[in-house]
Amino acid sequence: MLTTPFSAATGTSTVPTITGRQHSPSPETLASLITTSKNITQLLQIHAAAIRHGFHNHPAVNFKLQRSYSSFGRLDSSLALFNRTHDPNVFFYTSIIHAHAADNLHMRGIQLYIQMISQDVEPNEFTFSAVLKGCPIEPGKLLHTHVIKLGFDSNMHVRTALVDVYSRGGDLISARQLFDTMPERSLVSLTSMITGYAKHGDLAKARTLFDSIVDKDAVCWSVMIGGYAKYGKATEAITLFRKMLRSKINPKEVTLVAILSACGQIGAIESGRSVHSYIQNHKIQINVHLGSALIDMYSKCGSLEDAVNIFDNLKNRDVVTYNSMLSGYSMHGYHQEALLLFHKMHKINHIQPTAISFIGILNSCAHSGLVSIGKGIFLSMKRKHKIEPTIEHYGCVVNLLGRAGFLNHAYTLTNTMNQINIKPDPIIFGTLLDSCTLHKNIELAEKIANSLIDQNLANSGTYILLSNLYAATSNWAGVAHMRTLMKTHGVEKEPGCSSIEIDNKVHEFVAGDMNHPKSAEIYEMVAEVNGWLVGHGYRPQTEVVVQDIGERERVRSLEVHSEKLAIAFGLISTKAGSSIKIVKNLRVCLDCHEVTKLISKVTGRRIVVRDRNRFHHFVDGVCSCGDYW
DNA sequence: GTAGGGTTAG
Repeated sequence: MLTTPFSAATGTSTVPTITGRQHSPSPETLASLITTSKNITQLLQIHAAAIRHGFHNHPAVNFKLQRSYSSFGRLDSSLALFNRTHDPNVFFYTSIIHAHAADNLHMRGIQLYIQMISQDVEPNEFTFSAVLKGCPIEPGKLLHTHVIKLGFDSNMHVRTALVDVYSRGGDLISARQLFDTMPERSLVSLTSMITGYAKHGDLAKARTLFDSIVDKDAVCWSVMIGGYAKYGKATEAITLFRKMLRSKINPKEVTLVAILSACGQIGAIESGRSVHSYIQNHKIQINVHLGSALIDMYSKCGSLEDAVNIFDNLKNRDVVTYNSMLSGYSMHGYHQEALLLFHKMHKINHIQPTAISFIGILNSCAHSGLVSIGKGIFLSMKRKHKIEPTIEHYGCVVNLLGRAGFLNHAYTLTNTMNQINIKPDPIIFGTLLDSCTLHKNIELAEKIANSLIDQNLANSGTYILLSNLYAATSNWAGVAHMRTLMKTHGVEKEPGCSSIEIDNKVHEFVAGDMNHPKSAEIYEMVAEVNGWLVGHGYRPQTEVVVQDIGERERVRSLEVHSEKLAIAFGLISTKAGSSIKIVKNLRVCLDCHEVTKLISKVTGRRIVVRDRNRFHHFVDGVCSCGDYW
């Protein structure tokens, strides 16, 4: 049953203003009016006129209508027109297949292709370009045999589409072979190949090809920058972005989204802010994508105020925007705000939370010890929102329970998961081990760690956590045993690394680092800080040191933790009274946490530390995490 | 009359 406007032929609708009522238009006039129509309303009027004047079966009119509906995003209308076309030819088929591909409905596109050949309509090179666009690799391989059989494989567009199919599908060897044997390379085919490498993490190969291009356009710059951003190469992404601007190529929205994500990863707020200024100076509309990216960047760079400001000023917000804001609140320990926003989002604004929304809100509960609220939300996922919890959600709840000291309950949950076929992984057990360390529960920790080691599932974190736990309880034999195990299993500890951004440049420090040009001044500052600490009766938290060394060395090893060096550098490089922002790759240790509290009190500075899990805002000797992290 | 390259959140 066709609906309006297809059923309008018998109706008595008013005459469309655009076509006039006095004379009967020719099909050619209608066709050209369709081509120049500006919006869906105009198109509907012309369509109604075509029906009234009996041209709705005219091939050219029909074809143009079908294409225009597609281009206005009305695939349903386009398909309805296609379906009432008798014996559609290759143009009709190609066009409708393309419309489906453009809407990410690749399997429907392939079905139409199959329908086409079963009705003996011969596909041409245009058809293959359309049906291969964005097509998954398996059906793509099948289509490839058709391409060869019909002799279209040297066509530039078809070949590029094939390179793209194999490239995105991860078969980079085949993609490269098709690419290398192309009769002629184009910027588009090069970009397709680069995309393949960039998407699958081979950034070196991507970069080599990228550098070989003389005239790069915005798309290939975006692909390369996006690849770096995706694989955590934030510094490379930012450097390349600056190069892009110097090359006078205007970044597209996707480029800006990628670069904001890179800034967020390393907490480069000055770079992030300059991207924000770029957006404002170039009068680029902050839509949901850019809005979400800005919220995410500001949150991760420690400025929740800016994130909230962006959020409040957005005209449109989608679920991604809400999720970004939710995780921003969660990261910064604003659990009441997170709960309120979560409530507002689905109760007032009728935006259905997604699996990611629940990760944000459950993390928020975990960070603030809201055990019963968290449990309630977790249960509501399935019952109320019909969202099946994944391993990540279980991870949040294990963390929630474990941190709050309900270790056995958390452990039981990992067994429950097993029963419903969600196999707990080393990450979840790592979370639980972490909680065991916090509550010094050696018995459970050993049970978990040993079972992980036995199953060959242990990662560096497993050994380190157990080692930390032994150290915390002065069990040096245990620490030594862990170190031996790590050596025999070839596991290395990820070195702690802290960074600080000064004047648009990110400075990185590892423990005991002497590589910085200002090392001498940094260590002088460290000594000065130690002086303050002594004056305030501070006692070093040596229990966090994992080596069995003398007390003096233990104190010394704490003094050169990477975050202390970064803070010292911040103190000597910024104006008195200004805030200091540090980004750390691991969780902040107990000693650094205590020391930072004292530094904030003595200097009157606000110190913001982003660790692996969350933000700590140190103001006047108090941390926003309430010492619960 | 029909064609090829880039998306964001945990």
